[in-house]
Amino acid sequence: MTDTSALPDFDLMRFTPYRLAVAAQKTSEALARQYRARFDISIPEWRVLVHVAHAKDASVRDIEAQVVMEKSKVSRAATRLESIGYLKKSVNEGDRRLLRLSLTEKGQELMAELLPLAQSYQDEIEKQLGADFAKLEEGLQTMLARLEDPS
Amino acid sequence: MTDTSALPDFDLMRFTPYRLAVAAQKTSEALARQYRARFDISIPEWRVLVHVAHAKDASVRDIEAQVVMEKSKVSRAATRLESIGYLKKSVNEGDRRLLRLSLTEKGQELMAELLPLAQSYQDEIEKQLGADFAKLEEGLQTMLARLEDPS
DNA sequence: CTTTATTCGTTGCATATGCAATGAAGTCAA
DNA sequence: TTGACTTCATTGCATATGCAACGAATAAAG
Repeated sequence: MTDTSALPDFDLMRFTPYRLAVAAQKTSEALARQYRARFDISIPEWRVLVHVAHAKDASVRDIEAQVVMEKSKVSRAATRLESIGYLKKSVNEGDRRLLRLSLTEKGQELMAELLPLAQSYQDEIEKQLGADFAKLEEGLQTMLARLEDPS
Repeated sequence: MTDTSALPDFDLMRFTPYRLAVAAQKTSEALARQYRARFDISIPEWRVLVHVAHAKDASVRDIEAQVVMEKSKVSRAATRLESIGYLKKSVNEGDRRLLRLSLTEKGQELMAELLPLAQSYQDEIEKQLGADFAKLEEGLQTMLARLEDPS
């Protein structure tokens, strides 16, 4: 009797990285559809904008590290945002290799619409999850900490 | 005094979809590095393999739905996996539009290595998170359910 | 000071991706 | 049976992406 060497019964649907990916993808895209339609902004561009709005004068390097994005991706997003008039690039006079990304006035106005949109989406998530939100957050918190510093 | 219209203080680092994305990306890539180096398999290809290993005779459509992947992505992954000799494509005789994807013997052997790798990575995650794993799972569970069926 | 290494941001290039269009197969109803 | 729709998988094409290479600026050695 030929042993078909039965494979382990591994179900993708119970694989944590996969579950995280699905949750991330669906939630991100749900919000992205909103601002993409209204403002023609991609997800990477949105992330750069949000970071710059939060931390004044960010460099590409800062964003790469903080926002977990390839620097070339950051660079291209910043370039496009500048060409549309939302961002201004200037040189850091202290270290002239670094860029200082900042919101233009038009960028400020954009973020005045975008940020409340994001905040209400976040509120919606918390409301939908109810008590489970805190649990999700606890789990995510320790997971992210481990990923940051694998002790 | 010109009102700079201070923007809402929104921190990307506390935005749930973003946190999920980072967790998903880092955990997925950590495992992917392992099997990419050893077997030259991409993440989409890995997902297709895992699904086919779990559910015999999957069609592209099945995978698209179950694995949350664009059908063109599934199609290309399947095509490459077939060309490498891990997968076999045959026609579903009941409905000849459908494909029947199945593992070749070589594919079985591959999965006999890949699945334990994935399982031990999952075990590692659960071990690392300890008690927080159950919390993460509870949160993820209700979130995924909501995303599936937004009541 | 030069010379040698690093760091930062951009870009070239090959690959990956999403979306729309296509062709083949199947369903349904007249 | 024929003809209008629908479903499935593949593919063409435009865009997005990752990675390596580059030029400019700085830091570190000698």
